[in-house]
Parts: sequence; C-alpha cells; structure tokens
Amino acid sequence: MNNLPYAEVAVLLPLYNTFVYRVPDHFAATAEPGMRVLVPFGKRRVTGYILKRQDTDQGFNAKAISDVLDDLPLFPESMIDLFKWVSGYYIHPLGDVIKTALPAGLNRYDVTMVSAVEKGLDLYGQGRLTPGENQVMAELTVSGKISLKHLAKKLGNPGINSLAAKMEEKGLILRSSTLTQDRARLKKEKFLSLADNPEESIRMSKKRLQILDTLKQQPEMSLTSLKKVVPSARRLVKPLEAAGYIRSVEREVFEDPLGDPVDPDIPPELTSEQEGIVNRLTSDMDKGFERYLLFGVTGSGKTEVYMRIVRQALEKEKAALILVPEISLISQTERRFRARFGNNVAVLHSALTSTEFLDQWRKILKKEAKVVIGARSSIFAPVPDPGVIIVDEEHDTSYKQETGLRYNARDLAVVRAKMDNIPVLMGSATPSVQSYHNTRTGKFVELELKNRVNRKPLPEITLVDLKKLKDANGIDRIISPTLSTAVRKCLDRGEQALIFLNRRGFSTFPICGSCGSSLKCRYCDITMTFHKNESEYRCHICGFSYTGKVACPDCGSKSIKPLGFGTEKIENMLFTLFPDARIARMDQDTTSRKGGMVKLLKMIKNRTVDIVVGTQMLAKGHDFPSITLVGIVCADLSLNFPDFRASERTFQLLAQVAGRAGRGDMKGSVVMQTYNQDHFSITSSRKQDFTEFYLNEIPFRKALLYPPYSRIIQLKISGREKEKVRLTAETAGRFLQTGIEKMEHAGNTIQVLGPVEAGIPKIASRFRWQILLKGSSASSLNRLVRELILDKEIKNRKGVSIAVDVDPYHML
DNA sequence: AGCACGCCGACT
DNA sequence: GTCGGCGTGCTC
Repeated sequence: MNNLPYAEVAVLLPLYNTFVYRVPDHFAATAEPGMRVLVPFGKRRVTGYILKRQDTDQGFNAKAISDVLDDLPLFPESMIDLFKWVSGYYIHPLGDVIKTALPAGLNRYDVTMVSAVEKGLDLYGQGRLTPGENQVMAELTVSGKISLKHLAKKLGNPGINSLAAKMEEKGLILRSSTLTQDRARLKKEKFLSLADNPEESIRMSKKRLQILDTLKQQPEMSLTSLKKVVPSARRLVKPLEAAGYIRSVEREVFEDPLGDPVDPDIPPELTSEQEGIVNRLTSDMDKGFERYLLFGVTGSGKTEVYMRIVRQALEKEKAALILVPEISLISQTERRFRARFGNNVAVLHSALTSTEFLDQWRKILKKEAKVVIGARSSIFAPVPDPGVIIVDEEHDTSYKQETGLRYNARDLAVVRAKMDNIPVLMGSATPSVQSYHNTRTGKFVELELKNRVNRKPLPEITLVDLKKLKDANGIDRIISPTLSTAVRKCLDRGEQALIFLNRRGFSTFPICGSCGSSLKCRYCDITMTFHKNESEYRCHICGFSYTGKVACPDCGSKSIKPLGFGTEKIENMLFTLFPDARIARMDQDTTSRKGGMVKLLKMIKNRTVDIVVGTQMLAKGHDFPSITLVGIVCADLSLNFPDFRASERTFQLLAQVAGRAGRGDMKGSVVMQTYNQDHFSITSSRKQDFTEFYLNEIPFRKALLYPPYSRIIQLKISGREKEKVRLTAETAGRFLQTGIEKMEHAGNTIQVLGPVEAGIPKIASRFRWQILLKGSSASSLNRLVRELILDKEIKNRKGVSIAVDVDPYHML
C-alpha cells in the first residue's frame, strides 16, 4: 500500500478521460485503488473510482478528495486494466464501465433540492409572482422540499435551472445540496463481547446479570442471538456498554441467498474422453493463457468436466470463474456446483436483492468463496486470483449485453484470461461460428467430447414439410397429423411431450377485417399480439396494450381478425386435440411472475403435466428426464430475420430444442415441421451435425465479408423527433464517409452501409436509424467511430443519441 | 451529465 | 435597451 499524495480517478460521468485528485492526509493511509471516492467536480460532487495512487498532479491544479466511500476496495487492482480495455474497445466512458461492472446501487452524488420560503409563499398568496414563478410555488406547496431534477420533470420544464437561481436571488425559495445514499448497503450487525474491567459499577438487575452471564460463555455474540436468550437485550446492553462492562463492534454479516440447501454429490467416474480433457487442462493450467473450445454433444458430460477443472484450480490455491447463461442459474448448473463445492460457491445473478448481491461480492473479494458462478455480468466478478475461466454454452446470445455498455461476456472472458495469464475454456454442443472458426485457424484449441455419457443414441428427428399441409383444414394446418399422432403415442406411453414455438401469444398478426391494416402499437412500429387469457393486445417491445375490444385505429371497425399464431394458440389447440392431457405453457407470459419458472420446472420434473408448450426458454439447459418427444411447430421462424446470423441462430435453437428429447433412460424422438426442408440449417440440425452446418455457412460469411471474415460496429441512432434523427444519421454517415476516404490512403478498407432506417423504425416513441461499419481491422474501425463520437458536431445534437455497438448481435 | 459563458431575438 | 434562448466548452 503506497501513500502517494495524488490519485488518478475515473468519475461517474460520460467522460473518456480520468482526473487527478489530491489525497488529503487523513485519507493517505486508507484511499486505495478500487475504492469509491466522492470528489468535487465543477460545482458539484460526484462518485469516482480510484485507479491508482501517484506522486504528481501532472500540472493540474488538483482538488482534494472529499470523502472515501468504501472501507475496502470493490475490485482488485488487477481488474483496472480490464476496465480500461473495455472502455477503449467498446468506446464507452471508463467511469460507466466500472459502474456497470460493480453491484448496482453504488452511486453517490450531490442533488440540488429546492424548498419554498415564507416570503415566496406570501407573494404567491398575494398573486404577485410571474406565471413561471407561480408554477414553481404551486408545486412546492404541494410537494414540499423536492429535487430540482424532479421539479423540472413535474413541470415539464427543462430550463428551470436559471429560473430557480433567480427565484433564490429574490428570496422566494431556498436551494440546498444533499448527497444521495447508496441504494445497496451491506447488512451490518452488532457483535458483543465481555470487557475485562468496567470503568464504573452500576446496579445489576437480574436481566443485566443474565446478559453478562451469557456473554461470559463465548468470546463474542451477535445482538440477534443474544436477543434469543434475553428478548429485551437491545435496550439493556446500552447502559452496560456505557459503563464499560461490555464492548461492541459493527461487523458485516452475510446472507444466504441460495435458498434451500443442496446435498453433497458423489463425483461420478469420468469417461476416458472426459478424463483426457481434464488432464490436458490440469497440466496446461500452469502454462498460462490459452483458449480452448470444448465441443461436446448434448449429454456428453461437459459440466462434470468443468467441475473437475475447477477442483484442480482449487487444488492450486486458485479461484475459478464460471459463466453460464442466465437461465441455467435457475435450473441445473448452479445446484450441481453447489452440491460439489458447497459453501465455496458464490452465485451472482439478477434475482438477488442488491444486499444479497453485495454480500456475494464481498465473499469473493475476501476469498471466502473461490468458485464464482454467474451470468453475463459475472465476467466482472472481483475474483482476486482466478486460475481458470469457464464459459458454458458459449454460443448463447445472453452473453451479449444489449443496453448501456454493449459488451460480450464470452469475448471478455478471453480478454480477462489473457490479462490474468490463465486458460479459458468455452464449451458448447453447438458452438458459435466465430469460435469454431477460431479453432480452424488455430486461435483456439479444440477439445471434443464425441460420446454421450450413457451411450444412448441421439433422438431421431422426423421432418414434416409444411408446404404440403397448405390444403389441410383447421388444426391440421398448424399441428400436422404426424405431430399429433406422435404426441398421442407419447401420452399413451405415459411419457411427457414438449412442443416448441418461438413466438408467444394467441394471435401474432391481428388484422382489421374491414380495412386490412394490421393492429400496430401506438409507440412502436410493430404489429401487436393478441393474448387471449388476458383478453388484450400487447406490444412485445414496449409492453403497451389495448383491450381485446379495441376498434381498428385506422377505420374504427370492430372486426379484427386474429391471424398468426403463438404459444397460447398452440396450447389452445392442444386442449382441443388432447382433452385428457394436462397441458402447461412456459413462456415469458407464464414465467415473469416471481417463482413462476421454478413452479413450472417442478411441475415438469414431478410429472404433473403431460405436455409443455413453450418458447426458446425451453431450449436452454434444462434437463427433463421424462420428456421423450419434442415437437417443433415451425422451425423456420428465426430463419427469415434480416440478420447475417439468422442461419446460425436457427441451427443452434433447433439443435438445442431437439436435444431436450430423451435425456432420461427412455429413447427420445423429435418431429420438426418446416417450410424449408432443404435449408442447411434445418438438415444439419436434423442430423445434429454442427460441422456440416459450419461448412455450409462459412462460404456465405466469406463471400459477403461478414464475421468471422470481418469486424463490424453498428451505430444505433435514435430520438423522439423523426427528422432530427434522420438528419443526425445522415450527418454521421457523411462524417464516416469522409473519414474513410482519408484512411484509405493508409491502405485501410472500411465499408459504410447506410444510414438506413432500422428494421423496427420506431420503438417506445423513439425513431431509429442505423449505420453499419464493416472492416478487416478492429482497431481502424474503432478509431473511426471514436472520432465520430468525440466530434462536437455529432456529440452536441440534443435529443438524438448515438449508441455504439461493437460486434453487434441484434441487428434490428 | 451539469453548469457557466457568450452571442442573437422579443419583451418589460 | 435587457431578459432569456440554447450552442460551446470545461470539469482534475
């Protein structure tokens, strides 16, 4: 720990540079890199993060740090380089990168509060104020003391700043400054212990003696447990403490967010394939950075391999970081790790409260939990000494964050492993084209698990050509006789069936029977979906809804026809086809309530349902041993997306869904309905042959210069005013075009595609345009976009925002 | 982000 | 003539 007089600080504002502050003497020994500080910034104070201590102010007239907000660093110093890398690569302000990485709710800053004073109220009462002043006073008499920001919002007047300043000058109102509190705080508890020599003697009641007696029996006791012995302890310890009979300390206590305990498991014997991989990783662990892609068919025991490798890391006194898709946390993976590693596991996921999350965070920092498992954001977990990073289901799109800092945790796992000089293992049964390509070019080491642990064959997949069904009537058009027969047989055998459709709702394309226009969301440029259960039309993007009785907004007709179908309709049809079966639906609508997902999973596991209808979420990671039939209603839905990864997504989804069949002792089968019988995504997924898919897909990518043969950055331009957005997009487009011409002299090739209106031109009342940049070098793309973002002409457009998406996933 | 400074139009 | 709009630049 150094005591240098200055500190480099990243402030929590959208700024790309760091600032130097003086460390006052009274913080000299405590202010460490990784701690938050409160720093003066212009006229106010904001949260910042100490990046390092240094011996000079570099010629700036450094102000002093106002306060140190943490007792301990929130992240190890080793992570600062990662944050800086992320900030640079994703072109995102460093302070916000760190904020994104840390537990939510840790942000303190000054807020201007306004309140009315007597003179103002008098003049208001006498009606002697200007209209603007009247508005302010009216609001203040209602709400009392209120933040200036809040006031501006309530009055719909963003220019209230100068008005408030003026009103204060006139003595009508008072402005003051308050510091916000952290929303997330660690739970602290009072711990009591007996002191040796009381300073004064006080009268001892029975209860007081009982407390001293209880404390005598152990070195230290929490107030909570003492209260179990002496219920009135809280009141009674005060005088005892004051008189010096007992001492107390405040200490952090950890909550257990993990719910029901898990019994320890007995590690199974490894297959020789698994053993080979574990041995390879174990011996390589000391060699430092290396990237591995574990390509293992469903059921080949990847998780067991991960657990053995984690065990090896622990043996070497190192920690392990395991990333899993969000959904797996609710299901299997988390439980299996806990069964193996018990209390050594820290779990980070979105369902934790902010206090629970902070608890887990502290445990990781203090090395009390060395096995860290979590979703996307856990790539930023403060693991001080990782020995290995594992990314399960590396192809999963949930590793890509789509708001704010648009990072990809899978990619960052590689970056972090490199910085920590440790191996990173990415596993999947259906790898991403990107990662598999990396094995072909020698960037990643390929490891393979070819055999299923129980040696069972993969399910047999039957294709149904939906084109031939077009003359059928009623339900048969959507659920083919082949599929319904298969379900019937499955039910007769007493087994479970899973029906998959990647679209929720009842009618997905409600259309006006009178004028023919589709029912669109008021705020987004998309068709709404009818939900029969709730009898309402819903926008799947912004959540806006109309009642089921709404008239056509275009012509006023009440006859809206429910065209198009989603999971709710399928569920309905299955009720008709199989009145004797117990049917459950699993999609966002039935799982969004807390505990809804767990309840459904339990029903499947306990076999209190016969048929499960559901969306993507069924495809991921769950192990349902008694499901023997999987029906795919329409395999092509994701194929027609205007996105270069449409084929890849379709293949992965189909292969993963099909993999849900026959995971137990009974043989599974799959019925896949499709309009594109001959498309390679369909045929390859039918054979569960990733390599075949890859070899078909890769020529397209190459010919059209898409990743992995290029790098792309997408700019997403949006705002409430249609024309302003278009104009900004066009200005940005021209800027980039000129930028490229300049760079081309240096032999760079970058293509600008667009600006074009986005695939969904309006979302939540914001109009959207986009520009796609394609190039062979990530760094020159980065440089170009950085120039654009920092350009004042673009930056200062009020009301239009430009989001930078490096390596985008969702191109709509 | 938020705040001050500074330069042009409609008002006491 | 001034009040107040928001474009521009800066914050260690």
